[in-house]
Amino acid sequence: MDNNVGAVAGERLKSYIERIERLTEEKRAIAEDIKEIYVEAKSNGFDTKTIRRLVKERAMDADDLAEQEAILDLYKRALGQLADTPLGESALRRAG
Amino acid sequence: MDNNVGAVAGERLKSYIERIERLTEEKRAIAEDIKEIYVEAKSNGFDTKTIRRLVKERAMDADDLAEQEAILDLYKRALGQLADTPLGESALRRAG
Amino acid sequence: MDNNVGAVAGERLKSYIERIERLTEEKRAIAEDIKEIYVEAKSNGFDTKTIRRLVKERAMDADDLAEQEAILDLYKRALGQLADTPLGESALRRAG
Amino acid sequence: MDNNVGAVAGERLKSYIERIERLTEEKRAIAEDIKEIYVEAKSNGFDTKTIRRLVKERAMDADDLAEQEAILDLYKRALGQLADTPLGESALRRAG
DNA sequence: ACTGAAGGCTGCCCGC
DNA sequence: GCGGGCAGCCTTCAGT
Repeated sequence: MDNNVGAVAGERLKSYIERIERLTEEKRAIAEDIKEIYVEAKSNGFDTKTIRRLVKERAMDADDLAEQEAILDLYKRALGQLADTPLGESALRRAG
Repeated sequence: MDNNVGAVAGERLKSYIERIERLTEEKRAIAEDIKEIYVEAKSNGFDTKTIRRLVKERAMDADDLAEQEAILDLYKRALGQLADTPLGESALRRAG
Repeated sequence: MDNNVGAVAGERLKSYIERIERLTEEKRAIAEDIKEIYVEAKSNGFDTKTIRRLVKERAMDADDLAEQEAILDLYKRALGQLADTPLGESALRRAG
Repeated sequence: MDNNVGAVAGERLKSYIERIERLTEEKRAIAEDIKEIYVEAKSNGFDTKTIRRLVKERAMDADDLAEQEAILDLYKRALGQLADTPLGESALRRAG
């Protein structure tokens, strides 16, 4: 067995862990920033709970929209396949 | 074809769903009970986090536990001292 | 310090853990039962994915209903408090 | 009263929400990056569960880690031998 | 066996 | 300081 395998693997492992730790730290910092915005909003008289709710709803709306798009896409693909058949052509015309 | 097939299938479906719902409710109740035990333990001064850890360890097969620890050991070694060692190799072989 | 404290605490700890383990096992068994029902349904030609969805929707409906009840309850309490005032009485009369 | 207060507040609210959404998106992207690292590590034969554990341990303060271990030790002792021991007492005092 | 999704569980943050 | 509520993580499950 290659005697260097262990060392090389160790280097890789170290690299993975350090990259993860660095990104985790960035993530933590961003979370902190978000928290600060809520603090600022609160100090300006806004109700943070409501803001959180608004943010959440907007995110959910976006998700719903994405889902709608996905379904629409699905239909389009289904129609696309049908387009090769006489039946499909009439369907397409009706769906026009 | 038997005109009752649809109705019979409907009955079956209903039965499945009701059985599932009943069992799910039981499961939920048990989960609640477990949570209560942790609350009780906490109110008596125990550290619930540690209890959770103990429960988890006890649930794991002894062999699996040993293997997990061996891998952890191996990785720690790799991080601590990047140079390959005979000890590390044997650990690798065990974890293989 | 009471020399028995340690032992008594140990007994309690043991009791907690054993109760948790017993309940966890029950929970696991129920989860198994649920899975079996899905297997049975599938073997009888039902689409399990659809059944899962139905179960989920019924659960969500129930939740929604519970929420509606909670809101209604809230209103009733609010009206109950108002009932002691002339203004509240007229509100109650209007609310029928 | 200044008629523009409402509009100004609306602008501010909008600003807060957009800043939060932007940061949340950044956070999400970083989380994605972290996940990718784990995928890469896995594809190179590393045990991601162990890596997660290592990262977590490294993130914990050394003192906290030691305390956790002390409590775990104490509890294990309490389970293993329910009779009180001098050793157990000292562990209790340390964990106190 | 791996992957992607769903549900449950844990830890965190807020408000009281 | 605590308990409730919420986001993130982990585990499990169906499908490929």
